[in-house]
Amino acid sequence: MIEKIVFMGTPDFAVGTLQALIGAKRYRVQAVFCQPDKPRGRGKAMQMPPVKETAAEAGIPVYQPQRLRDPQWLETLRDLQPDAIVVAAYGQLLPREVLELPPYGCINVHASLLPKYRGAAPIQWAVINGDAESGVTTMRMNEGLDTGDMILQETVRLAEDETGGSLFGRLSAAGASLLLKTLDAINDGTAAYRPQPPESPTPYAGMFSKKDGEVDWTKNAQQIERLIRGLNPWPSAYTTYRGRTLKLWAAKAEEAQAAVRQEEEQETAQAAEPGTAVRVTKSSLEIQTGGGRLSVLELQPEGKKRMTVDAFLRGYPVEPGERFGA
RNA sequence: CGCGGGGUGGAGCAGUCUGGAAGCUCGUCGGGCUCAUAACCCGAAGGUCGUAGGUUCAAAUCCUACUCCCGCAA
Repeated sequence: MIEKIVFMGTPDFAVGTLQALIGAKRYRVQAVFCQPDKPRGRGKAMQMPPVKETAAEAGIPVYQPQRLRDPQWLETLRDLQPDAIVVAAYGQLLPREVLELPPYGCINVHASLLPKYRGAAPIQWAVINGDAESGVTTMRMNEGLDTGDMILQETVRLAEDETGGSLFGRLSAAGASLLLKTLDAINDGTAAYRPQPPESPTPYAGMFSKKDGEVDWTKNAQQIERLIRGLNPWPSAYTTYRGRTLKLWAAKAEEAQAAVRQEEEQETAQAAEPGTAVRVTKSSLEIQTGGGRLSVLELQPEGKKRMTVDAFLRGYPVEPGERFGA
């Protein structure tokens, strides 16, 4: 019977799950493990991971090992004698000794429909690839990276205008409830463990960095729109304008459907290099891509707040023919 | 003390270096034109120029301190 639980997680995504566990009276969170505090933000101030804040508020002891592999932490875990360890975006690999320590194993919540998108950034990739659906999966961890036997899965449909942030919120909530269901299922003996196929259909979903957000205008408009949505709000897609960084927060791939529109396309398409502003009105800005046009809706010049296109155009009058990302 | 940009009517910007009447593109309100309009024409309201202090005959502009917002880096 699972009752005593040690929780391991670090960022926002894990908070919902931790709160769900704390709220469920049938389980007792003995301790929380998360990554050490790191200097963040503009100054350089040390900032505690979201999970630590949540745990602290609930009065749960927090441990922040630099390296979980160090023997002292194994001792700590042994002393706690957890029935199970719940892991959600912890950020460190669990050594075999830890995986084998709790009688019910280590249960992980992952933000994708495994075996798709193993790795650190499954949410963004689902949006960037334009998937129709994504979801969360719980599994019993093994030594591989997100390769454990799957227990439960919940599917979530992606909206037309889904962003990384919106999907994050939905999957975070879904993950929290799915985890409780999973633990309950294990306790009443109804949990089934389905092995994953050895190969994932998608490449490893590695962590994103700022540079991954730079828009390649030779891609087609739809791909760029997805990139912008997937990387919103982090790390955010960007290009450059007049030598400065310009973040792109929202944009829409324009379908060249109307006849009028097609004529316009023909006039400018040949001359317009990808990244060129091709159509500018008082409240719209369309940029030529490698395939179709991208209508920018919301953006943010370096050092400024994010703003809608019409606001941007008032202060930054873009001339047709100007290049972005040059 | 990590690097850097910025705070100017409701919005986005210029003006700051080289002190000397508060400006641009919009929005709002009133009027006009029009079959009509987010179009066009005429007019109006609306600003302690982030805060405090200093220099000066005179400060949005120069000096000092503070504060808030943002980009990079981590």
